[in-house]
Amino acid sequence: MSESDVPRAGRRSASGEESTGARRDAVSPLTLNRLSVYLRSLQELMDRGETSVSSQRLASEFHLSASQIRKDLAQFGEFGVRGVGYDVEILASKLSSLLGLDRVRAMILVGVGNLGTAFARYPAFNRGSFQVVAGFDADPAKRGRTIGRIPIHSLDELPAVAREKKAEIAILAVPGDAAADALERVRQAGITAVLNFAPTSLPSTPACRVKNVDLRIHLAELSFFLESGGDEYAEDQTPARSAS
Amino acid sequence: MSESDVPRAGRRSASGEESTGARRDAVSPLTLNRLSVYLRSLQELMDRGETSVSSQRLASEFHLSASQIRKDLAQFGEFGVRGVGYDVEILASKLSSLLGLDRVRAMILVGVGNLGTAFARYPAFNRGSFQVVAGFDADPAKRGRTIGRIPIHSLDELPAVAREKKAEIAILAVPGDAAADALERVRQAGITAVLNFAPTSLPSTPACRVKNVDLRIHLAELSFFLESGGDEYAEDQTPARSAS
DNA sequence: TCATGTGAAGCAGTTCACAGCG
DNA sequence: CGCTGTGAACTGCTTCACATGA
Repeated sequence: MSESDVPRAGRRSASGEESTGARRDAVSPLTLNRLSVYLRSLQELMDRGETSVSSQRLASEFHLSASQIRKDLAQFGEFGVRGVGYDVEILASKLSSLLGLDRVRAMILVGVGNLGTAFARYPAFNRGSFQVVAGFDADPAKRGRTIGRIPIHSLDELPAVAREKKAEIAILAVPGDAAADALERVRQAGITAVLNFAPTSLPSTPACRVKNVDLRIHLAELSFFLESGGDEYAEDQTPARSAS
Repeated sequence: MSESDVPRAGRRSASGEESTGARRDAVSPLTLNRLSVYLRSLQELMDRGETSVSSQRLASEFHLSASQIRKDLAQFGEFGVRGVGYDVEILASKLSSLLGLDRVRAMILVGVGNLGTAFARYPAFNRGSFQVVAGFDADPAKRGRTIGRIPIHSLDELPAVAREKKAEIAILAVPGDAAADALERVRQAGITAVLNFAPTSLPSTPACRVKNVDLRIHLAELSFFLESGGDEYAEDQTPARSAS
């Protein structure tokens, strides 16, 4: 039977769930990210008072591809008007609801060190659709403090507080060796979406999606670019490595 | 000639440079990111005292694909020994030098707010190959302060300090509306690699590579996952969107 | 024999070119 | 007309399967 490498472990962990977790005609994460970009572009157009836009104009103004915009959007419905283009406001609101950004989601922050504190105060994480509702830290000295309006708790309180505040997302900003434990805790608390900034890749499961964001990878990429003198480096658009 | 959308603007901006910037057989950023992952896995094996490893074992232990590991590595030479595998230490050092991580690079930090301060103290940004050597902020009150050992300067001092400290990389952690100006300043100072954390996508050019890391995109992705109930969401591995 | 390195096959994501509709 | 929506072509990445060489 030659080699065939390895059967590429069809999603491990969680006992015996009957499928892969990705159903139907799954949306590629690349498409998903572009939808975010489109939405932001539309918001800028709205700020400028524009009411209608064609895929062409979106493309040339924001350095995107017109045909790709159309393909991406067509995947979710017919949002445009032939011969005219897209209504900026309508399309923005469609994308918003598609991405689930049309409502507020409560987030908890695990690890309130330098990076965690910065996230707690980071406008993009506390404006619009996302709201950090509580922080947790292993250091008992931090218990009872607040960052802005965000109360800091001990890790033991995580399950109770997370449930009480109906947190849906957890942001992990703990040291690498504490990441696995932190994930286990938030999972126990019923959190199903995790953004992991610890320099340790954590496994994503269908039941608890983990997005690993390793800031070092970006530096390595720039380093390679510098090393190679700018040649032999393909153009951008890159992963922030997530788990299998 | 029907439509053909738009000729996808063959790299605009900078006057008339004669080529794209990516030459020869350019390395895909996806490959590049995986090399980082391999390197980290190898480092873990070294910590454990392992001296040799096969692509199979690397794959199964770190949730990677064996054939892909081989393909990726083969692109840069023959690092393995047939019938045996790879020497952990040798391969790690090859990857290190390939990625340009075998020497220290000086970085400057533009914007010393919450996020900037966190980066200044962030171990991954100040250990090994990368070293923040100075910070800059538009707020004159911050001038003369230090974060750890890192001195904070006013923005005007950027060109002089950056050159004096031989900075190669700039990290932008400024508000969105200050990002374009910040990029212009670091570019003027001769910096050719930029990591942009501002929530504004900046254009990358062959002469000054910009990597945009928009943290909001990751949240939007998780939001979509939550919204869709976990189905119709493909598996991970995703872009942190860079410019065109 | 065992595991690498590699053409060939397969799959995914992007671009093209045009049919269809306002 | 003009611009969307979309099959078809294309490009590039991943996986397979095996020849090669220690």
